[in-house]
Amino acid sequence: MDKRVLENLSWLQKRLNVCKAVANSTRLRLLDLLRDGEKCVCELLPYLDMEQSNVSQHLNILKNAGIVVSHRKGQHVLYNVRNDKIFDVMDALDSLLVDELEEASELLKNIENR
Amino acid sequence: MDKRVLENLSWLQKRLNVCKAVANSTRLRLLDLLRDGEKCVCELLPYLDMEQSNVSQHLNILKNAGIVVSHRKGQHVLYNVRNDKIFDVMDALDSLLVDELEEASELLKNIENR
DNA sequence: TTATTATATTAGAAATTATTAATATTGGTT
DNA sequence: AACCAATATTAATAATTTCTAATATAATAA
Repeated sequence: MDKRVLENLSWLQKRLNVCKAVANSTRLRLLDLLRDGEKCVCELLPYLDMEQSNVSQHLNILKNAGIVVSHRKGQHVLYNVRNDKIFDVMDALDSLLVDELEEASELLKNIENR
Repeated sequence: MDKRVLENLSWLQKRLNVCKAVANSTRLRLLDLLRDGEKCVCELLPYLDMEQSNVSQHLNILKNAGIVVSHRKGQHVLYNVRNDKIFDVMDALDSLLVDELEEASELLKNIENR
């Protein structure tokens, strides 16, 4: 294995870290909730219908992946995305999914018109 | 839970399906290999250092997620991405990772110049 | 028709990830 | 200091995903 392959492997690893961090419904939801900026854990909790400790663990996974950052403000801890480009990733994904939907409805239309 | 929440839930589910499909190093690698177009399984195998049956399973996961399509040509089966926009997702991800790298090197520079 | 190459399927074991429940920490209040 | 609210940590269990090994199928060649 030459140098370039190894470099690519570690780049792959970086991509993988983000993909894995994001491949969970709670964490996707958390990112959506952070779209309109910084929120403390107690603001996120009501949307999530799960144990606080579990949410805390999911936030930690996003943090370890470098996707979110946090800072304490009094007794609250505020979370935010580190770089808004994570939303560009989501938007690109959504654009793909919209295409799929459109293909599906196109297909349906053709069946109806037979 | 009102209608819009449910709609959003299922959209979330769609996003999640793609994210999960992509959250694996072998499958990320497969997508990279398909960047320059259609390839048969036997062309993919040499890059992957794993059992053929395992690769087949990973391809199937990508297929079920609607990310790739396949068709048979003689005794070979050719795979390709269904929609190139999956590469836009990867590119957006890479752009985020480049930012991270730049931040890191900026930080390093500041430490050196103390 | 038998053999061969390419690919897929299946079931079970191994590994990873998610959830729960209990407890710890941190900062603000009384 | 004692207490309370917000958040984090930990260990155990549960659930999901991945891999392996064996076998199946499909197309072609002999």
